[in-house]
Amino acid sequence: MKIYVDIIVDISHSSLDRIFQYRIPKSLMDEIQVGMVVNIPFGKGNKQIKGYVIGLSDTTDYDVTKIKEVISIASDSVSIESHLISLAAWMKERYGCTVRSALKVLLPVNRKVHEKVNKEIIRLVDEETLQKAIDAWKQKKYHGLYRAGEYLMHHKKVMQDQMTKDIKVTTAVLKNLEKKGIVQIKEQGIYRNPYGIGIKPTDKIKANKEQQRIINEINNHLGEENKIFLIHGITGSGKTEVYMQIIDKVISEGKQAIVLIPEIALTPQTVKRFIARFGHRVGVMHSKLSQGERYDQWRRATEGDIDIMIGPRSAVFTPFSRLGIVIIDEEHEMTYKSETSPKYHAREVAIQRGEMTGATVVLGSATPCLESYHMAQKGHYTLVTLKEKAATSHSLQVDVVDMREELANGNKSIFSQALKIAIMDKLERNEQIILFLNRRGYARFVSCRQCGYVVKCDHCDIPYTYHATGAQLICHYCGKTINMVKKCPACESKYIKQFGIGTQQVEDLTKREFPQANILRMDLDTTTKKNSYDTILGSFRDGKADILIGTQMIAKGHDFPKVTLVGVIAADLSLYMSDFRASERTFQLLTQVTGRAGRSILQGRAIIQSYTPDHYSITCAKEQDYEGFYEAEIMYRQLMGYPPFSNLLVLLLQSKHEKELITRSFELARDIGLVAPGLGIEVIGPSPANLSKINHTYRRVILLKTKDYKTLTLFFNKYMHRLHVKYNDITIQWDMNPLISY
DNA sequence: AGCACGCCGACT
DNA sequence: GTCGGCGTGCTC
Repeated sequence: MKIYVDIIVDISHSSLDRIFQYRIPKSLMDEIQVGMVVNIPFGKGNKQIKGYVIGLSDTTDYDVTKIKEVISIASDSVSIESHLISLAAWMKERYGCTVRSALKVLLPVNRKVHEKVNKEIIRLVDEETLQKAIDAWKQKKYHGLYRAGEYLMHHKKVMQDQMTKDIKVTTAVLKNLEKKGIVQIKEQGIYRNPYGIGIKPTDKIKANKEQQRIINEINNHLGEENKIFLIHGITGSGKTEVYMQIIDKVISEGKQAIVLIPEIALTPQTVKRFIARFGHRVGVMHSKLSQGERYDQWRRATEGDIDIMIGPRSAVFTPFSRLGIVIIDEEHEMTYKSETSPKYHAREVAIQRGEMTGATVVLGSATPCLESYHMAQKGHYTLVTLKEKAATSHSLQVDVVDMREELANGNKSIFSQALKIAIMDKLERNEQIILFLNRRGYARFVSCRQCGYVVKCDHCDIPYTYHATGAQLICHYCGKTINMVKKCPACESKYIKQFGIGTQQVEDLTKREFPQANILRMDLDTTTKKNSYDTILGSFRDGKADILIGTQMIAKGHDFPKVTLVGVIAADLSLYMSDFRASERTFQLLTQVTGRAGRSILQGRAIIQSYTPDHYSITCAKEQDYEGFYEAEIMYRQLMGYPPFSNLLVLLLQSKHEKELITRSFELARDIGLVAPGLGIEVIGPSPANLSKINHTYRRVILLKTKDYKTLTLFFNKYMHRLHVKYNDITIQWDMNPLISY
C-alpha cells in the first residue's frame, strides 16, 4: 500500500533540491499520481507551497512522526514542469535510473541557482542620506548594515549574489535595507543570446515535386495521435528544406518544434539555415554553452519567446508547452543515445513525449537505423522516401577492390593498385582526396589475409576478440575462450593475424608513398585542442592540403567541393567488431564517407578496399542500395534473435578485485537464471567485457535478452533494484538496448 | 528561499 | 529587562 509520496518542492534553492516525503490523506489515496502537482505544508511555519510528485512508496526512512500530510492536488496547474516530471518518471521505468538523475537531465540548468543570480540590488537614496545612516549604524554596532552601507556607497547597482559574496552579508540584511527604503531588490531577466547575429535571412525555397509530396503528406497528418514519420532521403535530397516547411505549418498553428541534430559541431550549416529562415524565434542548445546561456535558452522556451529549439539529444527535453513536432535528423546516429546515466535514447524520449502531448515525430536519415526501418515496415511508422537529388551534384562511381587478390599478386602495401593509381591521378589534377580508416574501438579481430576468413564464435556468430594477454581469442557475447590460431582454419594459410592498423600508420605510409602530397590527419588524437577541428577542416577546404586522412569524424556533415576521390583503406575494420550492429555501422559509414566524393561538380569516385568484398554491407554500399541492405541484415537479425527481434539489457559489473568479480558475476548470473527464464528472459554470460580492464578496474557483462521490452523493465524494476545493496565492492551499471558494446 | 531560534549589544 | 539586528540551522 502506497501511503507516502516522494516530492520535490517548488522552492528555488539548491539545498532543497532533494526528495521530501508526505503522507497521502485517505481522500486522495486513489487520485494521487506521479507527475502531479500537490499543495503541501512546508517548513516551521507550515507555509503552503507546491510540490511535484515524483514517486509513491510504502515505506520511509524518515521519522514517521514528523511526516506531514498532503493538503490537496493542485489540479489546475498542469504545467510544463509536471509534464517533464512525468517524463522523468517514465525514464525511471524505461531505463532503470532514479527520478532524480532523470530530472537532472530534464532540467539541466540548475534553475534554482540562476534565479538567485538574477536578483539585482539597486540603491535608491543619494550618498549623503546613506552616509548619515551609515554613521548611525556604526554607532549602534549594526555590523551587517554598516558593511552593506559602505559597500553601497560605491555600488549603485549590483547583483545580489555578488554583494553577499563580497561583504558576507545574508539576505536578511538586504531585506532589512529594502524595508528601510534604502535599496530596491529587483528580479532580473537578461537573456544572453549568442545566436542569430550576422546571418542574412533567407526565404523559402520552392520545393521540388517529391519534397512537396512529402511536405503535404506530413502536414496533413499533423496533430494526429501517435503519428511517427520516417523520411528515408538520400544525401543531398533536401531533407532540411522539408523539415523547415513542415515547421512553418506547425508554427502557423501556434505550436512549437524541436529539431534534434547529432552534434552541433558536425552540422553548423543546418543550424545556420534554421536561424536564417526563422531568425530570433530559434533557440540553440549546445554542449559548449555556459550554464547561464543554457538557462536562458531554457527560459526562453518556457516563456514562449521561441518556437523552435535546435540542438543535440538533450534538446529533446525543451520545455515547450505547446509542442507540435519533434524532428530527428540523421536519426540513426549513435550520439542520440546517452552514454551516461540515465542512458536514454533521444528518439525513444521524443516518441514518448509525442505520446504524452500529441506531438508528431519525424525521423530522417539516408541510412535509417534498422529498428526504425523495421517499425516503418510493420506500419508503426509512416515511411516516406526522397530519392531525387535536389542540388546539381554529379553521380558517384564506387568501386570495390578485393584485397585478397592484391596480396595474391604480391602487393603487401595498404594501398591497392587501383587506389594508388587513382591517388596519383588526382594529385596530378590538383583535386583533393580523402582517405578513410575507421579505427574506432579497441578490440581487434583475427582474419586470414589469404582467404578473408574471420575467426568467429560458433555460438554467437560474433568474431572473436584478440586478447594480447595470453594470446587468446574470447567471444564477448558468451565468454567462450580459445587459444589464438596459428593458421587459418579455412585455408591453412599462415597469413592469419589480428588486424590493428590505425590512421597514424596510414599517415606514415601515405607520406612514404606520395612524398609530394600535403597531408592532413584528423582523428581523436589530432583534435583534442580547442578549435583544431575547425582548423583542420578549414585548411583542407581552402586547399592547403591534398589528402585528408581520418576516422569517421570526416565522414559526416561537411561539404568538400574539391574532393573527387574517397579511399576506404579497410572497410572490414568496422565489419568485424564484436558487435551485432557491425554490418549496419559499416554500411552507414561507407555510405556516408563515399558520399563525400559526390558533392563536387566534377565526377566523384570512391574506392573501397576490402578483404570481404562480397559482404552485403559492402556490395550494398557500392550500389547505394539501402533496401537491399535492409533485407539482408534484417534476416540476419531475425535468425540470430538480435534487435529489433529482441531487447537487450546489459549488466556491467566492475570491481578492482578480479577474483571477487568473477565469483560474484557467476553468482549473479545464476541467481538471475533462476527467475528470468520463467519470464521469457534469456541470460547470457557472464563474460569479460570488451574492455575487460580499465584503470585497474575489471569489467564483466551479463546479457539479458527478451522479446518483450515490458518483461524486461518489469523484471528489472522488481528484482534488479536490490543489486547494489548486495555486493558492496562491485558496482553494477546497466544499459537498456545499448548501442555500444561494453 | 524563508522561517524561527537564540545570541549579542544598546537603550529606556 | 526589552528590543532590534543578524548568524545559524532546518525544512518530510
